[in-house]
Amino acid sequence: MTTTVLVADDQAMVRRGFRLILDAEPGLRVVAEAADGAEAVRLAREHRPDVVLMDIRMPVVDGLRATRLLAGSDLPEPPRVVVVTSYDMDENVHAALRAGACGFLLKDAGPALLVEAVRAAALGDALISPSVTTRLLARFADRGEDREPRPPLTRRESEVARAVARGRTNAEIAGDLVISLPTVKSHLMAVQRKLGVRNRTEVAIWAWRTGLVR
Amino acid sequence: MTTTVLVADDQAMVRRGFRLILDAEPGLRVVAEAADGAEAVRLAREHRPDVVLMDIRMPVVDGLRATRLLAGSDLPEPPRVVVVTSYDMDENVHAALRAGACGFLLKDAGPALLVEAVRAAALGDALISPSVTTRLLARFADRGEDREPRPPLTRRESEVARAVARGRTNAEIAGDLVISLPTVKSHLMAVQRKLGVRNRTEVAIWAWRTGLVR
DNA sequence: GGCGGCCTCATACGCAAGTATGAACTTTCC
DNA sequence: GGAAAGTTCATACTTGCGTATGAGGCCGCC
Repeated sequence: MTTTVLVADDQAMVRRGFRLILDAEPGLRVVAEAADGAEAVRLAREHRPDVVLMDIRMPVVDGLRATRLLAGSDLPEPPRVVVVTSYDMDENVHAALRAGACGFLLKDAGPALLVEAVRAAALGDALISPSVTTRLLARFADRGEDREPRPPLTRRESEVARAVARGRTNAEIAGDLVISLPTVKSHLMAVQRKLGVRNRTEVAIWAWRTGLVR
Repeated sequence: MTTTVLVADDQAMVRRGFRLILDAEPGLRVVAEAADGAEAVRLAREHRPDVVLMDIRMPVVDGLRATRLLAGSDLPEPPRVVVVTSYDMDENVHAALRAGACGFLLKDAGPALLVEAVRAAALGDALISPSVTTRLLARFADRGEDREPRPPLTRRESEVARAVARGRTNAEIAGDLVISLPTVKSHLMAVQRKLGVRNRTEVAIWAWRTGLVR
């Protein structure tokens, strides 16, 4: 079964290049080309491609908005959008992924990656340009890196801490856990002592930072 | 200039396969093979490869620990590690990236991706298996998705909210911003009203979720 | 110029939260 | 079987927080 592709880019030469690369690949076929975002959306409705290669910089309607339109459309099977661009500015990456793209490629990526990105998209997976991934990972490391070892909270203490981090009051927590108010305070005091913090708000912050809740 | 590669996998057949694929590629050369993590670290010190293909499941020292050892080693130019595994369990991905890997590949990825991953790693970039990327993006969307439009807080209100989200008490905030305690309360009340929350802890939670602070 | 929004402050009340101390019961483990 | 740790609760006091109301000054905009 062949995967159908729509190429959206305002430069004819780029479209031509993509078509040559993809059509030479067994199982892939370019079924349409669009020169701007509006045309891309229209042709996508008409041809129902499996994958759309979408440039960001395009006249009339830019690629990001077109991506949002496709992702939020009423089509039974909206096409998978792989965003392609010359510039790897961070805002672009985030905007593209939030717009619903399942792939982000730089134009200097090379034919092999282009093909892989399309194949991945067709399967519902996502491929991101390696140079972009590096920075994505940097952000990820912020949240995931060798997390400060959580002081050993007991089961009950953790439950109380989690509840605090969800914004519950002591009285509500008592109700939730079916224990008395003084008991909640007792546990909370233990938590604060172990964490070295002074109030419930700091407990909540700590819980979010360390991933106790999300 | 050719990129040198060390292949670390406990299965000889896998090593053989990788070697065949990579050596067939111009500019890539496999310079050593290791059957466990300890050997991988030792051979990496000896051969100074540009890239290490590291399996996770290995005897003696597993791939994740070996990756940590290489990333944290005293080598002038530590090799780039691409983690390769048959299982894409989430913990593996996170652990690998935190261990310092600059790449994560599933063994079913296909030769083209393997080659691309090695080339990317040699350049300091990172390539992640598309099927894994999908889930990484899901997490990312948690933080980045069409962010609930922040109610328009005024400058002062934002400052107070930020301070609250850093765990400061009202009195401390008054000191920080050089205003009186009642003024702090006044601003905080406005914030709570605009956000529709009931206490400072919920303000802090909101601030963290929306990225007002990090 | 006057209207509205923002920043500032005061006073004051009720209640939640923080802190301290003590104590009984259960489970776990040596 | 006894020590240690965890869970539960009570009492009581202090502090900070949440809430209300009112009010004066500053700035931008119609």
